[in-house]
Amino acid sequence: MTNILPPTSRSLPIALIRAREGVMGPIRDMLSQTGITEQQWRVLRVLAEYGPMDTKTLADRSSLLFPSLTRIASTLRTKGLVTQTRDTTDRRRQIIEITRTGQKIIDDRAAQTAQIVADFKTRLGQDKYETLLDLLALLDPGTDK
Amino acid sequence: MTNILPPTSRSLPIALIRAREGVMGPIRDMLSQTGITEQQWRVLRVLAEYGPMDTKTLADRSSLLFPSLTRIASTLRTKGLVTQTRDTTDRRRQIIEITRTGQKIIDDRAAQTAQIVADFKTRLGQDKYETLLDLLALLDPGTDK
DNA sequence: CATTAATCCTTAACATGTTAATTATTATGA
DNA sequence: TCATAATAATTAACATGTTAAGGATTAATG
Repeated sequence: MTNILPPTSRSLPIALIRAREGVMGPIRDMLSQTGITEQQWRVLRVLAEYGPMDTKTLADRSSLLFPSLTRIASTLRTKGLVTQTRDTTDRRRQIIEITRTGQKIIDDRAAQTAQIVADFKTRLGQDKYETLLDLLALLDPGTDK
Repeated sequence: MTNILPPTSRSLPIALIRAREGVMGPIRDMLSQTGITEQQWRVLRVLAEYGPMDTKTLADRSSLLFPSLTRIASTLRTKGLVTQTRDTTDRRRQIIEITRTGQKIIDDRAAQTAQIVADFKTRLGQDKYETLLDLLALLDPGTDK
């Protein structure tokens, strides 16, 4: 068997998955106390950072696919963490906005989240941490646009 | 609003997701011709590289959770791409083995896969490519063991 | 040897990933 | 204006991610 494929241990897709596992571990531990999922957290983070926006933009910024976001928005609405209103000028658009309750979840965990990030910076070293983010950005398909 | 959280554009988890999207794009295009999913591909890759093994080991090496692997193995069995037999000495263990049909799928796409990998190496440069893999390995939770 | 603990795997339940089809609304061009 | 195309969002269907519970088998301990 001619083996022209790299060993799975040096496979970029697999390395990305495993790294993600490592990073998400502590974050998932933190989120388990909040009752929301990682993706719901990401949506709230984006809304807290940029303010209200339409679903399409929210999906892009949250790195979620449209159908996923539809379901997640529905869940977050039920939990009272976001509101959803139809755009008045273009009635196709739905505008999502974070509620005070949703904002509180972000605020309450911000310090804890910052600590997790700080730990990773310490673990890799500031230089390598920045290098890693730069290299990952090179693979981001959104960067080409 | 005191914003102690990093902007989502410099968030490590999000950067990992987006990089993964970028890497998986061409691979998914390739896989769409085979009728198997990315995870099924990964399982076949591992089996082709290491030979038959029990489900637990396979899950580890494929970076899949146990319940996911159970379902995927079932699917692959139905497709005739793997076989599953009970270990004779320890009857709790299930041994998974790739079939000739499964091996053919890997072999037929190996050149195409290698080309995709080569393109990414070119895009980043060999040095940065290796650096990236090294940095990602630092985040791999399996490395600590 | 019998009970308990540990291990391997499966199943269940719910959330998300992914692709394709569908609906509602707006934009375009004859 | 009307038919058509394009856009925004939803829904559907199936696969996987994730956590928890359950079943079968083996190991450990008294």
